[in-house]
Amino acid sequence: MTDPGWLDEREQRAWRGFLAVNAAVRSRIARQLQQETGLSSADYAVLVSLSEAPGGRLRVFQLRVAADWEKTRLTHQITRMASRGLVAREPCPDDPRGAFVRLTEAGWEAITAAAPLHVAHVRRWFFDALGPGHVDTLIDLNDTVLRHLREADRTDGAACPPCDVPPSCDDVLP
Amino acid sequence: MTDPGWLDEREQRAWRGFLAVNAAVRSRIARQLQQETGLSSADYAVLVSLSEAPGGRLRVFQLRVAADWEKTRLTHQITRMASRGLVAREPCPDDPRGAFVRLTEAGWEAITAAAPLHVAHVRRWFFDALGPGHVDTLIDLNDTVLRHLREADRTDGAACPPCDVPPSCDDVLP
DNA sequence: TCGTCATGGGTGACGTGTCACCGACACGAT
DNA sequence: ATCGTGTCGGTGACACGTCACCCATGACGA
Repeated sequence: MTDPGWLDEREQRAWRGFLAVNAAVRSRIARQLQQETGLSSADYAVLVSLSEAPGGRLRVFQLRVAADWEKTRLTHQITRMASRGLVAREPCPDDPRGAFVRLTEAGWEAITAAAPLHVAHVRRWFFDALGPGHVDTLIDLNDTVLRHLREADRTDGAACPPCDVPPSCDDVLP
Repeated sequence: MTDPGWLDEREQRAWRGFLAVNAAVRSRIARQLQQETGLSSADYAVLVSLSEAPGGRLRVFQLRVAADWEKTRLTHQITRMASRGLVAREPCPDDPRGAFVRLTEAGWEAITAAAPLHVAHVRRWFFDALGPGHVDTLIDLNDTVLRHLREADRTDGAACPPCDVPPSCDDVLP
């Protein structure tokens, strides 16, 4: 292996391209979706998760796991979306300190209207560039990295992943 | 081809994994970098671009092109970084309405200290998961998508890419 | 010479994300 | 009993990103 303290030419290209492609694709899609529907990408992600849940309803922590967001971010997001009438909070009978988030009628309409547009953008900016082989290699690559991340999180004693206490810094010197 | 108005199973996995992997890797690296150096990812990107420029100095618009950021975002970022002493604005003698951004001494120290840590994080959270074959396929995939995006931007009459006027919406119905 | 348009850059307001911290509840050990 | 500790969720302050808009300069044609 080359010097592990630096990135070689190929690694640089891979890493910077990885960032650049994501940023470019996401920003294009987000901008168009925002213009056409008034929904941000975060709005859309929440609506999709809720729409796929039974009854259009999820516990907050389930939504948090589904989106892999930080707790506070989700709280703020729900608050904003609730103020716009897209979702509603509901108390949880089983767990007195828990809460549900439910898709409202307006939320259903919003996600129903936005989904085909969003798909069209994803196709246009992303899949139209890819051959069928690319899709499979991408799936493989994604799974590989995600598996690695989950494993690292486990062996770190869950020190780093989205948790409330700031990650202990001792994991940089194992 | 399947129904272009929706994403099939494989496409869903590829797309959602694409987003999930990026978000997960970037957030981990950003968090660690922030804790260890006080630099955000945006700070780091600006410092890297400047450190690679001759004299540690760039015109604002060059920095904008290098990072593929929106104009205003960069202005705010520079303002904040200047207030922290990491960079400094300088007038441009050739173009009276232009401006340079220069790395300060503190900026050099910051990027010098942060770079090896950042590389270590990238290696840990990203390259350690990848085999050597993955790197090449990733480079290929990145280049493919970026080429496609640039081409789409061109044929759209530069309607969509980071520009000041909001992208004209007529590009959804070509 | 006077509009007009393009370019380089900035400002202020507002929506979004993160950090530090809090409150309510459950559960086990002392 | 009460004391930590973990979970579920929220709040407020602040940093970041975007949108709408502005100013200054220069090129160019009427």
